[in-house]
Amino acid sequence: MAMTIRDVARAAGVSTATVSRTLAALHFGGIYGSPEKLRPVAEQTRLRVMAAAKRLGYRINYAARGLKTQSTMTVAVVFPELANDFFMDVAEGIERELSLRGYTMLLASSLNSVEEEKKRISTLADRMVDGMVVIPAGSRGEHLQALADGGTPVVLVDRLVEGADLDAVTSDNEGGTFELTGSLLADGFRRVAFVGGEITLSAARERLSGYGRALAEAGIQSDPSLICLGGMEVEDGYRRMRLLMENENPPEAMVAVNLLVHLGMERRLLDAGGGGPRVVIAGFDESRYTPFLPACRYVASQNAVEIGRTAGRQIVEKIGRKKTGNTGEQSGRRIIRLPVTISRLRERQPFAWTAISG
Amino acid sequence: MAMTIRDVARAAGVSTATVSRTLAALHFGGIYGSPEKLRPVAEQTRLRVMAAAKRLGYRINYAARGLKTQSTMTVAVVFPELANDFFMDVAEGIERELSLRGYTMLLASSLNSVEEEKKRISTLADRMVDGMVVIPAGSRGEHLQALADGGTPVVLVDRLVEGADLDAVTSDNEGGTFELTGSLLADGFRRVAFVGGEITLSAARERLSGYGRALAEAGIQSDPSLICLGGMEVEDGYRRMRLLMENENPPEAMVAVNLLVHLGMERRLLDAGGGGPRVVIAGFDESRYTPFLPACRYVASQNAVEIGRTAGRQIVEKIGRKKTGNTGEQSGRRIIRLPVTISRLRERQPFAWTAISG
DNA sequence: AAAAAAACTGCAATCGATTACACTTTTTTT
DNA sequence: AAAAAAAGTGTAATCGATTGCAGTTTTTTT
Repeated sequence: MAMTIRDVARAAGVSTATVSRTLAALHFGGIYGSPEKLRPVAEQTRLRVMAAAKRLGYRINYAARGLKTQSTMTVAVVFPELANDFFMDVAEGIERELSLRGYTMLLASSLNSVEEEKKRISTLADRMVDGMVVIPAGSRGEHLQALADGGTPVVLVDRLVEGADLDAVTSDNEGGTFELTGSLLADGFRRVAFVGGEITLSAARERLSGYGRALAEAGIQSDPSLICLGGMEVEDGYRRMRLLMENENPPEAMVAVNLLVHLGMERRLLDAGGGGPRVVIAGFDESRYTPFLPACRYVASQNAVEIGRTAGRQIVEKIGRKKTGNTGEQSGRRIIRLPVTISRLRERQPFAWTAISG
Repeated sequence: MAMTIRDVARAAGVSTATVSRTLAALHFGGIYGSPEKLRPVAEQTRLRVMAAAKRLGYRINYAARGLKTQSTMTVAVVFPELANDFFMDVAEGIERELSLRGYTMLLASSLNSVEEEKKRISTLADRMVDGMVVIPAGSRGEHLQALADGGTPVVLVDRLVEGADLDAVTSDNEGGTFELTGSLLADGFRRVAFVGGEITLSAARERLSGYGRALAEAGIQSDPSLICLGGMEVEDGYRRMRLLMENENPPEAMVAVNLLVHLGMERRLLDAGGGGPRVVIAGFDESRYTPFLPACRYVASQNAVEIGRTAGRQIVEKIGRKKTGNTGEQSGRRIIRLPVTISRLRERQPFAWTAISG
């Protein structure tokens, strides 16, 4: 049924070794590893083999190749969830970079559970993936470190973890939130709250820290009742917002730790109707829907696609280094932080035309 | 380094054949194919082998297994894009169903390009995936049919294509839009537009058709100037909305073909400020942000996760049928249409508290 | 109690590539 | 022009599992 290298060899009148050598250049794309051990092939033979392969519709069998080479040209990506704009932009970036280099992406969801994450990672490791890109579900990473120690190249994205000393690509969370908070302060707001944040996650911690620094540098004493930690989900934002607005001395402005919390906060305002006090929100992360969030004045945008691309490049590079056994180049751990950009949303009009009664 | 079946065999004092047989039950999860050819293993031996495997930390090598069995326990999923809520919910559903059955999901993006789709599919086919789930990028599916004819089980999702006769899982687009439009009509609107829709895509065609039927059954003559086809993206909705509102006799209500177009339409209203005429939108698909879209009154929700799960089950079933050579059960083509649910958003308040000046 | 069936187990071929090693021919260097 | 190096090709071992076939033992059936 399917053509094998042997069929091609027969058709071209050469040995399988020659076919393999001819085609190797193709598979490596001439880019990676194209190992010096690769013996040259005469141009004439090369053409003959190519022609035969084409004529027979030969397609390489990656299982066989992988078995022999211990490499699958596959990178596994494990994210806490799939239905998440930020994560998917990252995935899109990774995929682009990988497929450019002949790699295929295997995507799995850890369902926000460290246990699932462990399971998925172990299943994927059995699949002999060449490397893994992980957004950790939890705050500890011993299992990830073990994976890396076992020889699998690993790159973390977005979140750093305790108990692991791994390369990572993330955003300048601290600096971004510093600026974000600073923008509110520059607008004259003094009582600024920080909402949301699973403090076990590094990204949340860093953002909180940026918020704190902004207040400090502005000489504002931080009010503990305005720091509402806990949770990274819509519901958490919703709940925190309700509590905050019940505060006898509510904040004038708020920093949302991420898009979901931000959404929950806006949602609470929406449900509360126009009755509550006015409030302005500056949120980390933006989306296509941000312009519709009424209280939103500033957003800090991570370049998710770029984060993905960087992670993609990183993992491919690490894999390459492992293959060639060249450990020299990389000195220590590398954490790449990409800048975030702050933008101010244009002023809003009250939506007169929304007040349509059924 | 890595333990092989041979190491386990030696440690347990049996042959590799026995180890393989012992472990096969595990890998099949006792669920699939657990072929009758599988010779039984004495309980005592089984325990000895299991113990040895555990002790040595044996992990199966899928490349080797795949080479021999021509199966990889992997399903490829090819979507037009990743950063799309609907698609990712579908992916989430597929993944859940697959991993439940021991399969792993390979996810690739076709970047909304049929050419890319072909490339990706061919790369993935080389990876010897056991089956594929595809949301086609275009309206023609000869290459998909070829894939299926070549022996790869294929299930389509969301969109049907011309030139291919493949199983599919999608929503009741016609019926859903019929109801959606009907809700607007029931509210007394008479001039109802239909906005967006790449008419080459089956989903768009079906939705348009449901819209048409609703008007017809209400005895309303459809006005061609109110049918604004073309495009499925945010920009398309934006542009259409602008044109529509310039209409000398603008519609009172509109049906949006999908979430992106809907978003574009709302965005246009937002940009136009409160000046324009009042309008109500009923949109296909909803998201967490829907409550923030000011003009939105009704939404038709597809159960994306359920579509995914169904597709996941379908593809696994097809793969199983192929493995066991049992073609009997499945008679013809199967197209599963899941119902959509219509909901009315609660009334909106004008967002007084948004009118905060800097 | 003999015959037949089922339960166990192992040997060795096999899946489809890659590549070390050996060998011949050509090119380059001295 | 001899020696050394590089180019070009083939043979066969190998990666790590699965499984047909065959052989031995135990259980069931008659």
